[in-house]
Amino acid sequence: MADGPSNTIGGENLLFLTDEQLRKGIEAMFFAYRGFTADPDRILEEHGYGRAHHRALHFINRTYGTTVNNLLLVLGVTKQSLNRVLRTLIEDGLVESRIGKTDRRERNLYLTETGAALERALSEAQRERMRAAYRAAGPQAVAGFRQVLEAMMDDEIRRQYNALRERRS
Amino acid sequence: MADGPSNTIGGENLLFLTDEQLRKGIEAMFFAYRGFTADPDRILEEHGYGRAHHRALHFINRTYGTTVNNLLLVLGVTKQSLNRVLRTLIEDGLVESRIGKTDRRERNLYLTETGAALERALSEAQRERMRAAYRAAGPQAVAGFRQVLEAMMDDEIRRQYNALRERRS
DNA sequence: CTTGGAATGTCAACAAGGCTGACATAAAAT
DNA sequence: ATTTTATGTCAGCCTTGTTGACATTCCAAG
Repeated sequence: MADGPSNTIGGENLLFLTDEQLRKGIEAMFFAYRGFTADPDRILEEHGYGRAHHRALHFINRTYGTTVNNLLLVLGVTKQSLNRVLRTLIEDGLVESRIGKTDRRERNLYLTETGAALERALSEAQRERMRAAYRAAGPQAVAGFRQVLEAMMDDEIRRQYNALRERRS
Repeated sequence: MADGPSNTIGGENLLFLTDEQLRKGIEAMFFAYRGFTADPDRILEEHGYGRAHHRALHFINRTYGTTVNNLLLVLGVTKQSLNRVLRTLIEDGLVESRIGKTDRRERNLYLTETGAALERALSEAQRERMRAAYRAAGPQAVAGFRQVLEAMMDDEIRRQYNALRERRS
């Protein structure tokens, strides 16, 4: 299985769908993701945090006052796992957790000044690499990049991703 | 910091380099990578393996007869960490380790029939998603996708990636 | 109003898979 | 003969995933 060429259908050139091309894409994704996380990882290590902390900081900053449950949906982990990360961030004074106003079971999450500063440092490092890559590849390549990534997400995730797009930071 | 527009330099439109665009790219990368690993993860779980096993199987299949040291360089983990994974794969009869012919200190690694079968199932699942994404986005988008990913890798990694490109599987 | 269920969040314990350090063995290189 | 290289192994640590048990809060049905 997984071989037949079938490179031309209806006259369109489908060489970009060969197994070989797909394999290159898979490996590019693997190696690029390593680069994508490398710079923040270095900063996180200095503070004794890991990627999980970065993700939490990012989305708390992103959707101001989000609840734990909201965060769980976006991050796709169990609440117990998130809770551990959240607890250390709160203890260290990077995140503030306030009891919900309308529903007192909920906790609304906010970055403190310190938390916001770390978030800025992390995302600036990541943006810097992204910016360099974007600049090197050019606007048309970037458009294609985003198209393929979006098509690669799970349907449910894509909905969340699109829902997130319009908000303010 | 991290704000100034500077969207036009020398008349070229640089709107695609705004912080907002970069943030979207970062989140797209995050969510897409989840989708990228989701299908193999399901298969791996049935067999009691993890992503680490998948990565090992992939590159052993990829570079037939590779050595342990080679694999370490590509995977970017410590030998102790790789060894744990490799040991279980060998014990379970998915990977064969033969003493090197020219240098008897080396171990050349090969997939057994069973190992090759699992590798095919994993990579076929992953290729299937990639194929769908590629098809949805079209050849031009795919070219851009690859360009940006490649620009995002660390220099050293990009060298390895390019070195890997030409070989047979 | 009370009570039972659902939603939300916390604590405890365990597993996978990273890491370092120390050490053993065999083979190659000097 | 000595040193270096390639590999394997043991022990122990950390992060970050998991499940199970439990407390609190809300809400709706009786």
